Amino acid sequence: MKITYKSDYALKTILDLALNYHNGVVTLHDLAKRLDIPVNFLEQILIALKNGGFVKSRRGKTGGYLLARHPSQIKIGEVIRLIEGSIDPIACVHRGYKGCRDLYKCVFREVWQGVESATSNIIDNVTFEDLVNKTRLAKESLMYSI
Amino acid sequence: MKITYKSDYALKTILDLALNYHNGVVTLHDLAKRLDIPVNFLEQILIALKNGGFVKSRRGKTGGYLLARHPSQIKIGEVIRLIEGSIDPIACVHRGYKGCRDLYKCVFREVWQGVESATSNIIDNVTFEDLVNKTRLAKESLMYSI
DNA sequence: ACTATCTATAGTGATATAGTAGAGTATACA
DNA sequence: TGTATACTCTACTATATCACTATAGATAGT
Ligand code: FES
Ligand code: FES
Repeated sequence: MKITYKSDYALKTILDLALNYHNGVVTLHDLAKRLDIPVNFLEQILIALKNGGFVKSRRGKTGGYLLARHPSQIKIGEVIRLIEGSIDPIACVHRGYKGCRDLYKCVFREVWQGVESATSNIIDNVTFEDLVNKTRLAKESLMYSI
Repeated sequence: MKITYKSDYALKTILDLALNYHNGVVTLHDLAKRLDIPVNFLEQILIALKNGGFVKSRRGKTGGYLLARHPSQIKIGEVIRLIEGSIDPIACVHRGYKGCRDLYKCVFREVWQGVESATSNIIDNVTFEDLVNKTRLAKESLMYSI
């Protein structure tokens, strides 16, 4: 698995929307500014997240974006899979890798499958509710330390 | 972690040399032919493996390549790290990732670290001796099935 | 000397990444 | 009804990485 800027931005965007879950919509402009992401790039990411069923949008003057589901119902693995397409360390685990002529007899294959399932085990067990709580805890302990 | 052709080829090369551990040297040409890797490309990989201390070479007419260590002393993780440079799912786990301005407070960081250590746990526990045994077993069961 | 081998470095086409740019659509509200 | 403010969609581009390719040279055995 490789996390690109695109999926990094997507995850931070969902987290921001999760932190604002009870505050109505958040505009593209606000998200871009807070997360320091180029507006036009974030735009494309939000369309993908919308098509993936993670966010909803409201158009017009009072428009903006909001989560389509409760933060506890979104796992970071789902978002990564949508943006990155797959989780494999090597393309042949899933298919379409030319080097994999001898798939059925390649002794490395089960290593790659092991890596994939270990990775899934982690990213499919973290929800955005977990991350919201962690963020709030971090903010709190920061306040006490000042 | 992302396995490219280069590291895939490197691993298969080391495995081939491990299978021939008691047969003296293997030439670049033979390796390239058996593994179906472009000669000039494999050449570069072998230089890297040599500089990494995994293989040794003999020049001249009776030259070729051989393992620098016993197959039981080479873990696949070491080879991957040499060729790929790192194992991180995201560059910022290790350093030099621009998106990581807010490293110290990013709540995703420990997820990425978890993925990295789970991956290490797998690839640092498989030696080429293991793979040699697995290859021989597979070949054996294939013979019985015919 | 000759030839089979390894060594070293430069170049190249294809694809992916991380954006930019700009025209178009929908909605609230004055 | 007009217009400001938002979202939508498509096309383009610069840079880097990947997977080679090409070529000139060094070394060792016969
Ligand atoms: S060639 Fe596909 S797993 Fe080895
Ligand atoms: S920005 Fe580096 S771990 Fe999140």
